[in-house]
Amino acid sequence: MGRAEATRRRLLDAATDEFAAYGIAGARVDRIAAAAHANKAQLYAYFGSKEGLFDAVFRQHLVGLMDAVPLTGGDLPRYAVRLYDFYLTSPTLVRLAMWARLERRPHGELVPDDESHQSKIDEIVEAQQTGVVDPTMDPRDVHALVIAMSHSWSPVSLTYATHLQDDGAGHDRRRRQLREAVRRAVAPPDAVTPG
Amino acid sequence: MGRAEATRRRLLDAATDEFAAYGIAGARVDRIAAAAHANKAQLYAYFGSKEGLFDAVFRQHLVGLMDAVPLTGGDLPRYAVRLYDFYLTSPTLVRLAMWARLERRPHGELVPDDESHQSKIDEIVEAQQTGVVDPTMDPRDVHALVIAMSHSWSPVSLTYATHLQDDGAGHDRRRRQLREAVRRAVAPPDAVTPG
DNA sequence: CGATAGAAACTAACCAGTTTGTTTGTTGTC
DNA sequence: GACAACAAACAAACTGGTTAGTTTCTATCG
Repeated sequence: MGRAEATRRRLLDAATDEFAAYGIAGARVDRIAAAAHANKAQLYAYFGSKEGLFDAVFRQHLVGLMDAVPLTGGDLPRYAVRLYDFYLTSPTLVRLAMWARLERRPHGELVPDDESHQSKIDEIVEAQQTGVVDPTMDPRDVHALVIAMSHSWSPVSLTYATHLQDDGAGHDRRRRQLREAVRRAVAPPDAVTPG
Repeated sequence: MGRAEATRRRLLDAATDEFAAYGIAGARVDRIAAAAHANKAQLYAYFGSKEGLFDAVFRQHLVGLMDAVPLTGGDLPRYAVRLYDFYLTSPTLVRLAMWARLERRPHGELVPDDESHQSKIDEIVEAQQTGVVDPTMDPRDVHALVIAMSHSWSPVSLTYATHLQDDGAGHDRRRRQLREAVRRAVAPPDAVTPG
């Protein structure tokens, strides 16, 4: 990794924290440069503008957001619980995504043309054929529902936002309830498998 | 309503739109005063500061947010669908709440000491005794889950944010799926009532 | 008359983005 | 290893516009 590349990285890292904490409007370019031990001139040479920097930051973390938690075997309950844990350890990325929603994409898909999204939809379709997921539901709707459920206690929950320092028993209880709730929510009406 | 009261109202209304659109950091005091056909001096006389104004706006709308959609008879599926429709017609309030979460209350309860929340918990407890809701679940967790599910396609969804102008059939489909998903998610393991 | 409102100018700080002149690191050549 | 040539980085000052918050003085309403 060359010198330029290293500086670019430091700027992206510092910008990630700054944007996650304050959003686009609230972020301060000088703070980012200072935290990155870099120069404002470099920042503008690399990213053009504050918004350009935000987009670069968001794009960089999209991969992490989408692929950090794989959805395999159509196992949505496990997927949801993994997301719960992911939000617990990476609140920064969740906040980043929400700032993007509020400040950049007020409606529609948050991430247009996302191919890793398509692979998740495929997994759900497969699970519908296997009989684990209600085949009468729209697979994209199933996905939206499960993601939303996994955010029940995330940093962007509108009820209670938990965090890592919270009581561990509480985390266990929520994981268990989330897992069961997801399983039941998407289960076919007839195929019922009690606890 | 006196002249003073009317000015106060106009300021609050204008501030609601401004804060919902841009958040606290992004909001502009001059725009608010202009939109309210009022004076900046009045704004500061009434609310002290930009943050003070935001808090006043949020407090005013909390009642609307909490009581616009009642939860009665422990009917959570219907509650969720009504929330879906509420977000559809009042995206402003949802965004306001999320700005508050991001910029003011990064963790814990979004609204501490909320008595209308307690009444909803009571409803859920009652529904657990009736056998409509899984009695092994924590009623507060049930509430958090249902709220989160109702946000699956809201203006703060991290997947797809729908809005009123979207295809009406899509809304119907999502309402139906949301209703069923909520019913199943919180249902007791044994008491299964297929569609 | 007294409370409320208004217009407009003002301040003092802030902030995104630019410029300048200098220094440091990297790379290829002999 | 020495050295030139170039790219990257730096500090710091600067520009021009913006912004929260204040002040003053005048007008209007009850």
